[in-house]
Amino acid sequence: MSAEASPRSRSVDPPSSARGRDPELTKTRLLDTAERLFAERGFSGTSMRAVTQGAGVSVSAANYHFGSKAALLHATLGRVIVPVNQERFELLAALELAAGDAAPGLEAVLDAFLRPAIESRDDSDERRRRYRQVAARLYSDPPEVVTAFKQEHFGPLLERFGAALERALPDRDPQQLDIAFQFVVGIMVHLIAGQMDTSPLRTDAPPLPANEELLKQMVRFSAAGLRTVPRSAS
Amino acid sequence: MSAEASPRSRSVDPPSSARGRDPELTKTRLLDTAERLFAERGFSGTSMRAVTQGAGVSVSAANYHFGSKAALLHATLGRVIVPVNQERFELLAALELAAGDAAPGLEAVLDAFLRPAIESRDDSDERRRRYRQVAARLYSDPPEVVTAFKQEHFGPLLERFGAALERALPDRDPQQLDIAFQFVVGIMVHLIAGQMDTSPLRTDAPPLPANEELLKQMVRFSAAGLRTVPRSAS
DNA sequence: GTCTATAGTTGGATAGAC
DNA sequence: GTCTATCCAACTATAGAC
Repeated sequence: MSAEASPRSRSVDPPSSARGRDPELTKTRLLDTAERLFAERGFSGTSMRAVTQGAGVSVSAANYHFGSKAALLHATLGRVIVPVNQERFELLAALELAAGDAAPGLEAVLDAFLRPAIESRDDSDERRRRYRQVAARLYSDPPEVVTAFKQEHFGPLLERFGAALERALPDRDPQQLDIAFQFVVGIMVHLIAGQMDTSPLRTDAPPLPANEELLKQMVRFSAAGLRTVPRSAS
Repeated sequence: MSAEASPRSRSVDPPSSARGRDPELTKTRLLDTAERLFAERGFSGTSMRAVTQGAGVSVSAANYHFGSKAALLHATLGRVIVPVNQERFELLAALELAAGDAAPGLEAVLDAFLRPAIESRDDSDERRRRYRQVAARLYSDPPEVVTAFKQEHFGPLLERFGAALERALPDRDPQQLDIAFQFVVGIMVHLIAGQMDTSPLRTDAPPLPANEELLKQMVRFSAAGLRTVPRSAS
């Protein structure tokens, strides 16, 4: 019999099967790759094979850890989206605490809503860069798992900030204010989506300014628009 | 008694095999179905089988007429998008003609840009309803055939309207005006996309107002935002 | 011009060895 | 916990009959 029987011959670290028995590392690598591919190609355009190949694991490993493609996507969305929305809630709560009995001002509320989505700390915090890519898909990808996640996580957020805007502009017509808030959401989503890939809509588009300046322009634009909402008829 | 004997009994449009030798009808049915499915599920989420099955023709017939899935999509996009953008160009040209040597006003330019995308003549003109669904996909679907179409058809449009806005607000900083115009595009896209399906982002979202009222609010909001752009430094 | 039939790939998911 | 191997369904596209 040949002497090759010893399993010790695989003692080196092979490039594609090294993550021997570390489940957390495998999960993280799968989420990282799924995040990137899903952001680039959408849910239907991303195959399990592409994800697992990019992560250097087998398809079976992915299904063992997450159960299905939809579940892997759901976990991916949660890891990216939840902390950013959490930060929005926290910023708004801090504003309200600081304002005491008064209501936080319009610009401050808009800043709390937009900043966590736009800011990226000049790439030192990679999480925010990913947020922009994934969130752009979240707003537009048709599959049911995506739309369900969107309603679950953005419904409460928009209700909370919509209420804060009504307190910041208490004499305005609430229904029209609500529609105007949807305009603000559209501004945010489009900016996020536009930065996603390298194909801007206009061929002569100038480069976007740094985050803080862009945020300032968005808040200024949105605040002026919201203030055009007429007073309540009642 | 079997009613199937006489072929003449099928004077109406038979469900699955009647379009004997009418190529135009076949093409139209394919485009209609592709339009609907592509709007609902995106490009990657829509298979040729689903399209041809919905149209009641064979996969081969579709490939005979269009050559490939990407080509069918390109034709679908063109049929829906081109006439609407054409109308935007025409409305702007009419404005400039009426203004003579002066520049058309800000609100008028915004109206010419937004109206063809929003207006649907209360469903009497079904083409515009379809436009909103397909355009929402156009702005967000990743596949290359979609992004290429977007750049080809929206690049010139945005350059044209961007220039008109700069003439309407001639003393403003052009770069910041350009960014603010992107905010307006975001408002338009988000409204279009939000009306697409029956799952609004907020569970308590009020129904959107009629088109003319919605258009009025969009123009008012956008105009106020654009006017916040500061004057040129130079 | 449209069909049936099928080639050739690729998809998500699972069984069973280790 | 991870792999290889495999199942089977669905995919795009084409060949050839009519």
